[in-house]
Amino acid sequence: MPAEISGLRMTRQRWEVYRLLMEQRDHPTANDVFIRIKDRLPNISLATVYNCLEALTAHGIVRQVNFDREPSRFCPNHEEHGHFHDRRSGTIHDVSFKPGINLADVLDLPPGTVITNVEITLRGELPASPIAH
Amino acid sequence: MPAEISGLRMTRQRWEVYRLLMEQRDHPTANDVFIRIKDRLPNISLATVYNCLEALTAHGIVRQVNFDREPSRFCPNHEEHGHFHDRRSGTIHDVSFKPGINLADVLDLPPGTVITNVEITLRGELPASPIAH
DNA sequence: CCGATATCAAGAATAATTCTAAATCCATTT
DNA sequence: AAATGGATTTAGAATTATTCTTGATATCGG
Ligand SMILES: [Mn+2]
Ligand SMILES: [Mn+2]
Ligand SMILES: [Zn+2]
Ligand SMILES: [Zn+2]
Repeated sequence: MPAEISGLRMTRQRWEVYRLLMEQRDHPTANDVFIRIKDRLPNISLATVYNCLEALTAHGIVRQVNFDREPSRFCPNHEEHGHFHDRRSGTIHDVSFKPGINLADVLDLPPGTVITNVEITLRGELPASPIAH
Repeated sequence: MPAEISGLRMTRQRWEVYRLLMEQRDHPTANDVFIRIKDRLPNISLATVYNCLEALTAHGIVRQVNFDREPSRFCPNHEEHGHFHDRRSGTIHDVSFKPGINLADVLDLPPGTVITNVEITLRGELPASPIAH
C-alpha cells in the first residue's frame, strides 16, 4: 500500500476502497462498495465507506457520478468521459467524445465562459450483442 | 385555464404550478415553487407541489433537472438543451448546441445504440457582464 | 514513549422526496 | 339536481441516501 495517492494519506480502509473501484469498474454505489469490501475489511462501517469515497473524490482520485436522484456511483476513470446507462442490462458504460471533439466547441456559450466541470449522462439501449442472437 | 395540456387534466394547482414555471424561468426547486405559489394558492401543500411537478414531468410538459445531489429543479423549455450553473451568480442557464451539431455524432458509441435521454450539466463562470465593471 | 492530529466506528440527525389515509373535488350517470 | 365513483389534494408520517456527532483508535513527528 502506498503511503499516499495524490496527496491523500492512504489508510487501510481508503486503500481497499480504492482497489475495489479499480478492480470492479462497474460504477458501484457506496452501499455496493460496503457489501463487496466486507471480505477484506469485515469491521468497516458504512460511514467509513462514505468517508473514504468523499476523501478519494475530494482529491480527484475517483469521480462521483450521479444519475437523477439515484444513489451516487463512483468511477476511477480519469479521462474526460460521460456515462451511458443501458436500460436493457442496467449497466453503466463510460462514453468518450470522438477524437478531436471538444465540448466547448459544440456548445453555444457566451465567449469567455469558463467551464470547470462537465457531466454528461445518457440513457438508452446498446445494440444487442452480435454473439447472443 | 385549459381543460388539459398534453393529455394531462388541468387542475387549479397544476395550472398555477405550470404558469409559475413558464413565467419565472429560473429553474426553481419544488420548495421554491411552494413558496412562490402561496400568493395565488395559500392553502396548497408541499406534497401537492411535488405531485403537480411529477404529473407535469411525466407528461413531458416540464423537465426535471438535477445537479449532483442538490434538490431537483424544473424547467419548461422543450428544446434539447443542457444547463450551465454559474458559480459567480448561482444562476442556471439553458445551453444549446451550436446549429447543426448532433450529440450522437460527437460521442463514441457503438453503432446501433439508441439514445432515449440526454442530460448535460456544466459548472463554471460566465464572463463578467460588459455593463457591470 | 508522548502529545498532537487524523481517522474510524456506531448511531443519531438531516433533508429531499415519497407514501398513507382521509377529505374534497369533479365529471358523468341517474 | 342528487348520487356515484374515480381522481386529486392535504397533512403528516415514513423512507432513505447522506452527513454529522462523539468517543475510541490509529498514526505521526519528536
Ligand atoms: Mn447498486
Ligand atoms: Mn432554490
Ligand atoms: Zn465512468
Ligand atoms: Zn432548462
